[in-house]
Amino acid sequence: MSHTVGIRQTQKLRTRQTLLDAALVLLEHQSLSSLGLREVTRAAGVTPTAFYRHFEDTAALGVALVEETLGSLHGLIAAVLAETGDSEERVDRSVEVIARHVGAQPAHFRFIAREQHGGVGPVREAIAAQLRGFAEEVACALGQEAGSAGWSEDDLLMLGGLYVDHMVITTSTLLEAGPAGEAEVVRVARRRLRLVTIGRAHWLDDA
Amino acid sequence: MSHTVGIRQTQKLRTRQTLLDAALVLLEHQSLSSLGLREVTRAAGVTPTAFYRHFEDTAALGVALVEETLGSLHGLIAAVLAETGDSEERVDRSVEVIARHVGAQPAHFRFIAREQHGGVGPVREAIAAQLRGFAEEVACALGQEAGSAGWSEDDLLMLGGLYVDHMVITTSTLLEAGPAGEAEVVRVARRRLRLVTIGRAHWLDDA
DNA sequence: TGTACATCAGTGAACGCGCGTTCACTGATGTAC
DNA sequence: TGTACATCAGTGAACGCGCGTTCACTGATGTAC
Repeated sequence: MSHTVGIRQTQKLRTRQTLLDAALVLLEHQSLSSLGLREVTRAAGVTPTAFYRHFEDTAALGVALVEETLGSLHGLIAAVLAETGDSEERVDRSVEVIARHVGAQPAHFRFIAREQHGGVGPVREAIAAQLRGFAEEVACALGQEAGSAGWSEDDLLMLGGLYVDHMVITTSTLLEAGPAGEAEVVRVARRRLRLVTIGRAHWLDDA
Repeated sequence: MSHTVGIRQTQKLRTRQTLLDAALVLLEHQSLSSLGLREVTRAAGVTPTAFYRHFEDTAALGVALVEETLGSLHGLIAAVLAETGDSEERVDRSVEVIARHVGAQPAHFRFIAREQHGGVGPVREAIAAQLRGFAEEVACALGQEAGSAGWSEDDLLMLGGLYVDHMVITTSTLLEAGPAGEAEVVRVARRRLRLVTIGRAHWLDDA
């Protein structure tokens, strides 16, 4: 009667997570479209057939990885937007949070950068949908700031998209730079964002 | 004695180009790391072993495709930079040239967008090197404009990189949007670039 | 110009290998009474 | 609580298939005299 989690379901979820983790490690040096089902199960320590109990194919596993990765960043960015009001502070804090998060989960973000325009349709679409959601959320947060008075919804969405696209560029640049080049990448990213912020401040005057 | 091209070499180059063209078609719906050597030769109408007369492996073919694609765009952008002086006009003309070029050679640019962060190291590096060259060239052209008086070399390079990264984003967005969404993508890209241009105009005042 | 030899782009058969997927199975977990 | 049956996550053998690479080859092109 008691509807606790159930040993069976717990174990199943554990295996599922093992498959996701194993895949992520393998995806650091290859793209999803060349990732083999047997390769994943071998690394995870289960038989190839066990894979089908969790995912239809490797594309479905990829979609699950997208949700795992961007779902967590979503929460962090939303927190920054909620905590900060001033736009200059937001920029600095956002870049900082992203840099730390990417540094903590590099494999996840290498995967996103790699598959954003990769060869697997469903994964591309899942990433695009998540990023679109980000842009809308950022646009909404920007709209509540004093500096955005007089901005059309369309312009806010353009600006939100600009910030999000830069977030993605920054993450993949961070990964390519490695730990040694991190400081330099963050420095350039900050200056780029400041230029955007300045453009934003004069948008209505000059437009 | 006469050192004309030679029938043999002409034919060899023709076969090489056939392989490149066939690969490009196949790469519209998959990424390089999952592209098979046999798949390419089958599409090109030669035997699998003939492949080795031209490329060591599919990664080498990918590097050749990078050069083919970005070499041609390089020339076009350089021409725009040379012909135009005013920054507002440059932005519009550049976006226009890129949109037309991507529209004319969509497969080439889909390939670049896909492999920029893809699973094949040598190809990633070749793309990165080409884009770095672009950024430097753009920075150099910007430095010669009146509006760039007082800008440090470092800031110019930051700005050049910003423009180039936006070029890449725009091309891949154009491809995902398809012909129907092209006008909307170009519209948003123009506004994004205008925001950057406005930021640029006030960079020294506000910094 | 003609001849005899060298080069080498492309051929076709053969190889061993790992792949994705199927199937009937096992045995621990869950459920009904 | 105990028993009898149902569920189902993971197993292990088997399959047909296309892959990358090797090798000796052919015959048109190039070269030397």
